[in-house]
Amino acid sequence: MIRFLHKVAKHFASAAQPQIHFPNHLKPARINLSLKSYLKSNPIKTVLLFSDLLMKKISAVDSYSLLYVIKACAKKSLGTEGKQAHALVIKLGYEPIIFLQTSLMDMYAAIASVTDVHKVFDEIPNKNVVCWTSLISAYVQNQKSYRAVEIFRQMQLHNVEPDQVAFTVALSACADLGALDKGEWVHDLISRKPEFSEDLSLMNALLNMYVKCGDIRKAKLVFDNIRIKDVRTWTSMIVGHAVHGQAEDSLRLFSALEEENKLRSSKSRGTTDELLVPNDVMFIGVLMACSHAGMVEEGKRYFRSMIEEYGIKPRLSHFGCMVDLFCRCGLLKEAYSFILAMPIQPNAVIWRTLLGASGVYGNGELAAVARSKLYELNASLVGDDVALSNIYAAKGMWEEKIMLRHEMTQRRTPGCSSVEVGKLHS
DNA sequence: TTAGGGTTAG
Repeated sequence: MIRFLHKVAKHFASAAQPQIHFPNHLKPARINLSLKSYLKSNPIKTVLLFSDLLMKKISAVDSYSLLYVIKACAKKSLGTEGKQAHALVIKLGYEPIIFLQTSLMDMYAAIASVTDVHKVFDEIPNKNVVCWTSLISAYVQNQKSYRAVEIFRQMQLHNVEPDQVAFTVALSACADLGALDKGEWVHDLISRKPEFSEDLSLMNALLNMYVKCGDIRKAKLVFDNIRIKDVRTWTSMIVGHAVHGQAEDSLRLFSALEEENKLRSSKSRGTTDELLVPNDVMFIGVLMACSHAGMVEEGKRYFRSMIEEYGIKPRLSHFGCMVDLFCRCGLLKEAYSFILAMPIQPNAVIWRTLLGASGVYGNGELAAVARSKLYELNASLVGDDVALSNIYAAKGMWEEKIMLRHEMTQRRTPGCSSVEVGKLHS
Protein backbone atom coordinates (compact mmCIF):
# COMPACT_ATOMS: atom_id res chain seq x y z
CA MET A 1 0.00 0.00 0.00
CA ILE A 2 1.41 3.38 -0.87
CA ARG A 3 1.36 6.38 1.37
CA PHE A 4 -2.12 7.72 0.85
CA LEU A 5 -1.63 11.00 2.59
CA HIS A 6 1.41 11.91 0.57
CA LYS A 7 -0.56 11.22 -2.58
CA VAL A 8 -3.51 13.22 -1.31
CA ALA A 9 -1.29 16.20 -0.53
CA LYS A 10 0.11 16.10 -4.03
CA HIS A 11 -3.39 15.95 -5.44
CA PHE A 12 -4.47 19.06 -3.56
CA ALA A 13 -1.30 20.90 -4.52
CA SER A 14 -2.09 20.38 -8.17
CA ALA A 15 -5.81 21.09 -7.83
CA ALA A 16 -5.52 24.43 -9.61
CA GLN A 17 -4.03 22.84 -12.69
CA PRO A 18 -6.16 22.04 -15.76
CA GLN A 19 -8.28 18.88 -15.52
CA ILE A 20 -6.54 15.86 -16.94
CA HIS A 21 -8.57 13.40 -19.01
CA PHE A 22 -7.99 9.77 -18.19
CA PRO A 23 -8.11 6.81 -20.48
CA ASN A 24 -11.15 4.59 -20.04
CA HIS A 25 -9.31 1.95 -18.06
CA LEU A 26 -8.61 4.55 -15.38
CA LYS A 27 -12.17 5.81 -15.01
CA PRO A 28 -13.63 5.10 -11.55
CA ALA A 29 -16.88 3.56 -12.78
CA ARG A 30 -15.04 0.83 -14.67
CA ILE A 31 -12.43 0.31 -12.00
CA ASN A 32 -15.06 -0.01 -9.31
CA LEU A 33 -16.49 -3.02 -11.09
CA SER A 34 -13.13 -4.76 -10.74
CA LEU A 35 -12.67 -3.65 -7.14
CA LYS A 36 -16.12 -5.01 -6.34
CA SER A 37 -15.61 -8.33 -8.04
CA TYR A 38 -12.21 -8.89 -6.34
CA LEU A 39 -13.87 -8.15 -3.03
CA LYS A 40 -15.71 -11.44 -3.34
CA SER A 41 -12.99 -13.61 -4.82
CA ASN A 42 -9.79 -12.14 -3.39
CA PRO A 43 -10.06 -9.02 -1.17
CA ILE A 44 -6.28 -8.57 -1.09
CA LYS A 45 -6.45 -7.91 -4.82
CA THR A 46 -8.98 -5.13 -4.18
CA VAL A 47 -6.47 -3.47 -1.88
CA LEU A 48 -3.59 -3.96 -4.32
CA LEU A 49 -5.55 -2.64 -7.27
CA PHE A 50 -6.71 0.36 -5.27
CA SER A 51 -3.17 1.09 -4.20
CA ASP A 52 -1.99 0.77 -7.78
CA LEU A 53 -4.66 3.21 -8.94
CA LEU A 54 -3.61 5.77 -6.38
CA MET A 55 -0.06 5.52 -7.63
CA LYS A 56 -1.28 6.40 -11.09
CA LYS A 57 -4.01 8.96 -10.53
CA ILE A 58 -5.85 9.85 -7.38
CA SER A 59 -8.89 10.95 -9.36
CA ALA A 60 -9.20 7.44 -10.66
CA VAL A 61 -10.82 6.54 -7.35
CA ASP A 62 -14.10 7.82 -5.92
CA SER A 63 -16.25 7.14 -2.87
CA TYR A 64 -17.34 3.77 -4.29
CA SER A 65 -13.73 2.66 -4.73
CA LEU A 66 -13.07 3.66 -1.15
CA LEU A 67 -16.07 1.73 0.04
CA TYR A 68 -14.82 -1.44 -1.64
CA VAL A 69 -11.29 -1.04 -0.33
CA ILE A 70 -12.53 -0.43 3.22
CA LYS A 71 -14.65 -3.58 2.98
CA ALA A 72 -11.63 -5.51 1.73
CA CYS A 73 -9.55 -4.23 4.65
CA ALA A 74 -12.32 -5.32 7.03
CA LYS A 75 -12.49 -8.78 5.49
CA LYS A 76 -8.75 -9.27 5.78
CA SER A 77 -8.30 -7.32 9.05
CA LEU A 78 -5.82 -4.93 7.44
CA GLY A 79 -5.55 -2.21 10.07
CA THR A 80 -2.82 -0.02 8.56
CA GLU A 81 -4.43 0.07 5.13
CA GLY A 82 -7.87 0.54 6.64
CA LYS A 83 -6.71 3.57 8.64
CA GLN A 84 -5.07 5.03 5.54
CA ALA A 85 -8.34 4.60 3.69
CA HIS A 86 -10.08 6.39 6.57
CA ALA A 87 -7.63 9.31 6.20
CA LEU A 88 -8.46 9.42 2.53
CA VAL A 89 -12.19 9.53 3.25
CA ILE A 90 -11.58 12.63 5.36
CA LYS A 91 -9.19 14.30 2.93
CA LEU A 92 -11.47 13.79 -0.03
CA GLY A 93 -14.46 15.16 1.81
CA TYR A 94 -16.44 11.92 1.80
CA GLU A 95 -17.23 12.03 5.50
CA PRO A 96 -20.95 12.76 5.04
CA ILE A 97 -21.39 9.49 3.16
CA ILE A 98 -22.96 7.22 5.77
CA PHE A 99 -22.16 4.02 3.84
CA LEU A 100 -18.47 4.80 4.22
CA GLN A 101 -18.88 5.48 7.93
CA THR A 102 -20.60 2.18 8.66
CA SER A 103 -18.01 0.31 6.61
CA LEU A 104 -15.27 2.04 8.57
CA MET A 105 -16.96 0.91 11.80
CA ASP A 106 -17.01 -2.62 10.46
CA MET A 107 -13.31 -2.36 9.55
CA TYR A 108 -12.34 -1.13 13.03
CA ALA A 109 -14.42 -3.92 14.59
CA ALA A 110 -12.52 -6.45 12.48
CA ILE A 111 -9.18 -5.20 13.78
CA ALA A 112 -10.52 -5.22 17.35
CA SER A 113 -10.41 -1.43 17.79
CA VAL A 114 -13.77 -0.99 19.46
CA THR A 115 -12.75 2.45 20.72
CA ASP A 116 -12.28 3.56 17.11
CA VAL A 117 -15.62 2.01 16.13
CA HIS A 118 -17.26 4.07 18.83
CA LYS A 119 -15.38 7.25 17.76
CA VAL A 120 -16.62 6.87 14.18
CA PHE A 121 -20.13 6.22 15.47
CA ASP A 122 -20.10 9.29 17.73
CA GLU A 123 -19.21 11.52 14.82
CA ILE A 124 -22.08 10.43 12.59
CA PRO A 125 -24.66 13.22 12.83
CA ASN A 126 -27.82 11.31 11.89
CA LYS A 127 -27.39 7.79 13.14
CA ASN A 128 -29.73 5.28 11.56
CA VAL A 129 -30.45 1.68 12.52
CA VAL A 130 -27.52 0.43 10.44
CA CYS A 131 -25.05 2.62 12.36
CA TRP A 132 -26.46 1.39 15.66
CA THR A 133 -26.35 -2.24 14.51
CA SER A 134 -22.73 -1.90 13.41
CA LEU A 135 -21.87 -0.59 16.86
CA ILE A 136 -23.71 -3.41 18.62
CA SER A 137 -22.12 -5.95 16.32
CA ALA A 138 -18.64 -4.52 17.02
CA TYR A 139 -19.13 -5.14 20.73
CA VAL A 140 -20.39 -8.68 20.16
CA GLN A 141 -17.50 -9.50 17.83
CA ASN A 142 -15.06 -8.28 20.44
CA GLN A 143 -16.46 -10.28 23.35
CA LYS A 144 -18.24 -7.37 24.99
CA SER A 145 -21.77 -8.67 24.69
CA TYR A 146 -22.98 -7.09 27.91
CA ARG A 147 -22.20 -3.66 26.47
CA ALA A 148 -23.82 -4.73 23.18
CA VAL A 149 -27.12 -5.37 24.94
CA GLU A 150 -26.87 -2.03 26.74
CA ILE A 151 -26.38 -0.25 23.41
CA PHE A 152 -29.32 -2.12 21.91
CA ARG A 153 -31.42 -0.61 24.74
CA GLN A 154 -29.94 2.83 24.16
CA MET A 155 -30.83 2.60 20.50
CA GLN A 156 -34.49 2.21 21.41
CA LEU A 157 -34.28 5.09 23.87
CA HIS A 158 -33.10 7.19 20.93
CA ASN A 159 -36.29 6.17 19.12
CA VAL A 160 -34.48 4.11 16.53
CA GLU A 161 -36.65 1.10 15.71
CA PRO A 162 -34.71 -2.17 15.49
CA ASP A 163 -34.99 -4.10 12.24
CA GLN A 164 -34.30 -7.78 11.52
CA VAL A 165 -30.52 -7.34 11.48
CA ALA A 166 -30.48 -5.34 14.72
CA PHE A 167 -32.57 -8.07 16.39
CA THR A 168 -30.30 -10.80 15.03
CA VAL A 169 -27.21 -9.13 16.48
CA ALA A 170 -28.95 -8.41 19.79
CA LEU A 171 -29.92 -12.09 20.06
CA SER A 172 -26.37 -13.22 19.42
CA ALA A 173 -25.27 -10.93 22.29
CA CYS A 174 -27.87 -12.55 24.60
CA ALA A 175 -26.77 -16.01 23.44
CA ASP A 176 -23.17 -15.15 24.13
CA LEU A 177 -24.05 -14.02 27.66
CA GLY A 178 -26.35 -16.99 28.28
CA ALA A 179 -28.82 -14.32 29.41
CA LEU A 180 -32.20 -15.98 29.02
CA ASP A 181 -34.19 -13.08 30.49
CA LYS A 182 -32.65 -10.61 28.04
CA GLY A 183 -33.15 -13.05 25.18
CA GLU A 184 -36.81 -13.50 26.06
CA TRP A 185 -37.24 -9.73 26.16
CA VAL A 186 -35.80 -9.46 22.64
CA HIS A 187 -38.04 -12.37 21.55
CA ASP A 188 -41.05 -10.50 22.88
CA LEU A 189 -40.10 -7.41 20.85
CA ILE A 190 -39.70 -9.55 17.74
CA SER A 191 -43.12 -11.15 18.26
CA ARG A 192 -44.71 -7.75 17.77
CA LYS A 193 -43.50 -7.84 14.17
CA PRO A 194 -45.06 -10.98 12.66
CA GLU A 195 -43.41 -10.35 9.29
CA PHE A 196 -40.00 -10.86 10.92
CA SER A 197 -40.75 -14.54 11.45
CA GLU A 198 -40.04 -15.00 7.74
CA ASP A 199 -36.42 -13.96 8.20
CA LEU A 200 -34.47 -17.20 8.46
CA SER A 201 -31.26 -15.62 9.81
CA LEU A 202 -33.27 -13.98 12.56
CA MET A 203 -35.12 -17.20 13.42
CA ASN A 204 -31.84 -19.11 13.49
CA ALA A 205 -30.41 -16.50 15.86
CA LEU A 206 -33.50 -16.88 18.07
CA LEU A 207 -33.14 -20.66 18.07
CA ASN A 208 -29.45 -20.37 18.86
CA MET A 209 -30.17 -17.97 21.71
CA TYR A 210 -32.50 -20.49 23.38
CA VAL A 211 -29.96 -23.27 22.85
CA LYS A 212 -27.12 -21.25 24.37
CA CYS A 213 -29.29 -20.13 27.26
CA GLY A 214 -30.23 -23.73 27.98
CA ASP A 215 -33.96 -23.54 27.22
CA ILE A 216 -34.18 -26.49 24.86
CA ARG A 217 -37.96 -26.67 25.05
CA LYS A 218 -38.31 -23.16 23.68
CA ALA A 219 -35.54 -23.81 21.17
CA LYS A 220 -37.53 -26.78 19.87
CA LEU A 221 -40.67 -24.62 19.61
CA VAL A 222 -38.77 -22.10 17.50
CA PHE A 223 -37.29 -24.92 15.41
CA ASP A 224 -40.71 -26.45 14.75
CA ASN A 225 -42.13 -23.09 13.74
CA ILE A 226 -39.49 -22.41 11.12
CA ARG A 227 -41.21 -23.42 7.91
CA ILE A 228 -38.23 -23.48 5.58
CA LYS A 229 -35.13 -24.55 7.45
CA ASP A 230 -31.52 -24.44 6.32
CA VAL A 231 -28.43 -26.34 7.46
CA ARG A 232 -27.81 -23.86 10.25
CA THR A 233 -31.31 -24.39 11.64
CA TRP A 234 -30.79 -28.16 11.78
CA THR A 235 -27.26 -27.80 13.12
CA SER A 236 -28.26 -25.54 16.00
CA MET A 237 -30.98 -27.94 17.10
CA ILE A 238 -28.82 -31.06 16.73
CA VAL A 239 -25.98 -29.44 18.70
CA GLY A 240 -28.52 -28.05 21.18
CA HIS A 241 -29.90 -31.47 22.03
CA ALA A 242 -26.40 -32.93 22.17
CA VAL A 243 -24.92 -30.42 24.62
CA HIS A 244 -27.93 -30.77 26.87
CA GLY A 245 -27.55 -34.49 27.15
CA GLN A 246 -30.47 -35.32 24.87
CA ALA A 247 -28.44 -37.61 22.66
CA GLU A 248 -31.40 -39.57 21.34
CA ASP A 249 -33.23 -36.43 20.23
CA SER A 250 -30.11 -35.15 18.60
CA LEU A 251 -29.49 -38.34 16.63
CA ARG A 252 -33.17 -38.72 15.77
CA LEU A 253 -33.11 -35.26 14.27
CA PHE A 254 -30.00 -36.09 12.28
CA SER A 255 -31.68 -39.23 10.90
CA ALA A 256 -34.77 -37.17 10.06
CA LEU A 257 -32.57 -34.83 8.05
CA GLU A 258 -30.96 -37.73 6.20
CA GLU A 259 -34.40 -39.16 5.43
CA GLU A 260 -35.62 -35.81 4.23
CA ASN A 261 -32.63 -35.57 1.91
CA LYS A 262 -33.25 -39.06 0.51
CA LEU A 263 -36.83 -38.11 -0.19
CA ARG A 264 -35.84 -34.88 -1.87
CA SER A 265 -33.13 -36.46 -4.01
CA SER A 266 -35.53 -39.14 -5.27
CA LYS A 267 -38.04 -36.43 -6.18
CA SER A 268 -35.58 -34.11 -7.84
CA ARG A 269 -33.94 -36.94 -9.83
CA GLY A 270 -30.39 -36.41 -8.77
CA THR A 271 -30.15 -32.64 -8.54
CA THR A 272 -28.70 -31.74 -5.20
CA ASP A 273 -29.65 -28.04 -5.14
CA GLU A 274 -32.31 -28.37 -2.52
CA LEU A 275 -30.55 -30.87 -0.30
CA LEU A 276 -29.59 -29.87 3.22
CA VAL A 277 -26.15 -31.44 3.16
CA PRO A 278 -24.80 -32.00 6.67
CA ASN A 279 -21.62 -30.01 7.25
CA ASP A 280 -18.64 -30.30 9.56
CA VAL A 281 -20.32 -28.36 12.37
CA MET A 282 -23.35 -30.62 12.30
CA PHE A 283 -21.11 -33.66 12.73
CA ILE A 284 -19.58 -32.13 15.84
CA GLY A 285 -23.10 -32.16 17.27
CA VAL A 286 -23.68 -35.74 16.16
CA LEU A 287 -20.38 -36.95 17.62
CA MET A 288 -21.02 -35.05 20.83
CA ALA A 289 -24.39 -36.76 21.14
CA CYS A 290 -22.73 -40.17 20.75
CA SER A 291 -20.13 -39.21 23.30
CA HIS A 292 -22.68 -38.09 25.91
CA ALA A 293 -24.71 -41.25 25.39
CA GLY A 294 -21.68 -43.55 25.41
CA MET A 295 -22.51 -44.83 21.92
CA VAL A 296 -19.06 -45.87 20.72
CA GLU A 297 -20.03 -47.98 17.72
CA GLU A 298 -22.50 -45.37 16.44
CA GLY A 299 -19.90 -42.65 16.91
CA LYS A 300 -17.37 -44.61 14.88
CA ARG A 301 -19.97 -45.20 12.19
CA TYR A 302 -20.90 -41.50 11.99
CA PHE A 303 -17.23 -40.53 11.88
CA ARG A 304 -16.65 -42.87 8.93
CA SER A 305 -19.84 -41.72 7.22
CA MET A 306 -18.78 -38.09 7.61
CA ILE A 307 -15.57 -38.82 5.71
CA GLU A 308 -16.73 -41.44 3.22
CA GLU A 309 -20.31 -40.45 2.43
CA TYR A 310 -20.17 -36.72 2.92
CA GLY A 311 -16.55 -36.09 1.94
CA ILE A 312 -15.89 -33.95 5.01
CA LYS A 313 -12.27 -33.78 6.10
CA PRO A 314 -12.25 -34.14 9.89
CA ARG A 315 -10.80 -31.24 11.83
CA LEU A 316 -9.16 -31.27 15.24
CA SER A 317 -12.60 -30.75 16.81
CA HIS A 318 -13.89 -33.99 15.26
CA PHE A 319 -10.87 -35.96 16.43
CA GLY A 320 -11.38 -34.37 19.83
CA CYS A 321 -14.97 -35.58 19.94
CA MET A 322 -13.87 -39.11 19.08
CA VAL A 323 -11.17 -39.12 21.78
CA ASP A 324 -13.76 -37.83 24.21
CA LEU A 325 -16.12 -40.61 23.13
CA PHE A 326 -13.54 -43.35 23.73
CA CYS A 327 -12.40 -41.80 27.00
CA ARG A 328 -15.87 -41.45 28.46
CA CYS A 329 -16.45 -45.15 27.82
CA GLY A 330 -13.16 -46.06 29.47
CA LEU A 331 -11.63 -47.24 26.20
CA LEU A 332 -8.33 -45.58 26.96
CA LYS A 333 -6.15 -47.79 24.78
CA GLU A 334 -8.44 -47.23 21.84
CA ALA A 335 -8.34 -43.49 22.50
CA TYR A 336 -4.56 -43.58 22.59
CA SER A 337 -4.19 -45.54 19.34
CA PHE A 338 -6.73 -43.22 17.75
CA ILE A 339 -4.63 -40.21 18.79
CA LEU A 340 -1.47 -41.83 17.42
CA ALA A 341 -3.18 -42.51 14.09
CA MET A 342 -4.41 -38.94 13.66
CA PRO A 343 -3.17 -37.27 10.47
CA ILE A 344 -2.87 -33.94 12.26
CA GLN A 345 -1.01 -33.09 15.44
CA PRO A 346 -3.16 -33.54 18.53
CA ASN A 347 -3.48 -30.43 20.65
CA ALA A 348 -3.26 -29.98 24.41
CA VAL A 349 -7.03 -30.39 24.82
CA ILE A 350 -6.90 -33.88 23.34
CA TRP A 351 -4.02 -34.98 25.57
CA ARG A 352 -5.74 -33.45 28.56
CA THR A 353 -8.90 -35.42 27.76
CA LEU A 354 -6.82 -38.59 27.84
CA LEU A 355 -5.08 -37.48 31.02
CA GLY A 356 -8.41 -36.75 32.73
CA ALA A 357 -9.87 -40.10 31.71
CA SER A 358 -6.70 -41.90 32.81
CA GLY A 359 -7.36 -40.39 36.22
CA VAL A 360 -10.96 -41.55 36.26
CA TYR A 361 -10.04 -45.08 35.18
CA GLY A 362 -6.73 -45.23 37.09
CA ASN A 363 -4.36 -45.78 34.18
CA GLY A 364 -1.04 -44.40 35.41
CA GLU A 365 0.88 -45.43 32.30
CA LEU A 366 -1.29 -43.48 29.86
CA ALA A 367 -1.56 -40.58 32.28
CA ALA A 368 2.23 -40.28 32.27
CA VAL A 369 2.30 -40.39 28.45
CA ALA A 370 -0.39 -37.68 28.20
CA ARG A 371 1.36 -35.51 30.75
CA SER A 372 4.70 -35.72 28.93
CA LYS A 373 2.97 -34.83 25.65
CA LEU A 374 1.54 -31.76 27.35
CA TYR A 375 5.06 -30.77 28.39
CA GLU A 376 6.28 -31.28 24.84
CA LEU A 377 3.53 -29.00 23.61
CA ASN A 378 4.53 -26.50 26.25
CA ALA A 379 0.92 -26.45 27.31
CA SER A 380 0.92 -28.12 30.65
CA LEU A 381 -0.97 -26.71 33.58
CA VAL A 382 -0.38 -27.26 37.29
CA GLY A 383 -3.56 -29.36 37.29
CA ASP A 384 -1.99 -31.87 34.89
CA ASP A 385 0.71 -32.79 37.40
CA VAL A 386 -1.86 -32.89 40.16
CA ALA A 387 -4.00 -35.27 38.09
CA LEU A 388 -1.09 -37.63 37.53
CA SER A 389 0.00 -37.34 41.14
CA ASN A 390 -3.49 -38.32 42.28
CA ILE A 391 -3.46 -41.39 40.04
CA TYR A 392 -0.10 -42.49 41.49
CA ALA A 393 -1.49 -41.97 44.98
CA ALA A 394 -4.66 -43.90 44.24
CA LYS A 395 -2.67 -46.81 42.86
CA GLY A 396 -0.15 -46.77 45.70
CA MET A 397 2.69 -45.88 43.31
CA TRP A 398 4.54 -43.89 45.97
CA GLU A 399 7.95 -43.88 44.32
CA GLU A 400 6.51 -42.44 41.12
CA LYS A 401 4.60 -39.88 43.13
CA ILE A 402 7.76 -38.75 44.96
CA MET A 403 9.66 -38.55 41.65
CA LEU A 404 6.90 -36.49 40.14
CA ARG A 405 6.83 -34.21 43.15
CA HIS A 406 10.57 -33.67 42.73
CA GLU A 407 10.17 -32.90 39.01
CA MET A 408 7.38 -30.46 39.76
CA THR A 409 9.48 -28.46 42.20
CA GLN A 410 12.40 -28.43 39.74
CA ARG A 411 10.29 -27.27 36.84
CA ARG A 412 7.91 -24.85 38.37
CA THR A 413 8.62 -21.38 39.60
CA PRO A 414 6.85 -20.65 42.86
CA GLY A 415 3.21 -19.88 42.25
CA CYS A 416 1.77 -16.42 42.36
CA SER A 417 -1.80 -15.34 42.06
CA SER A 418 -3.62 -12.16 41.29
CA VAL A 419 -7.06 -10.85 41.96
CA GLU A 420 -8.96 -8.23 40.07
CA VAL A 421 -10.10 -5.36 42.24
CA GLY A 422 -12.96 -3.16 41.21
CA LYS A 423 -15.81 -3.52 38.80
CA LEU A 424 -15.95 -6.77 36.91
CA HIS A 425 -16.70 -6.28 33.25
CA SER A 426 -18.19 -9.05 31.17
C1' DT B 1 -22.07 0.09 -8.18
C1' DT B 2 -22.78 2.27 -2.39
C1' DA B 3 -23.68 0.06 4.91
C1' DG B 4 -24.98 -3.76 9.53
C1' DG B 5 -26.75 -10.61 10.25
C1' DG B 6 -26.36 -16.67 12.43
C1' DT B 7 -24.17 -22.99 13.61
C1' DT B 8 -18.40 -25.63 16.48
C1' DA B 9 -16.03 -30.74 21.50
C1' DG B 10 -13.11 -30.49 26.03
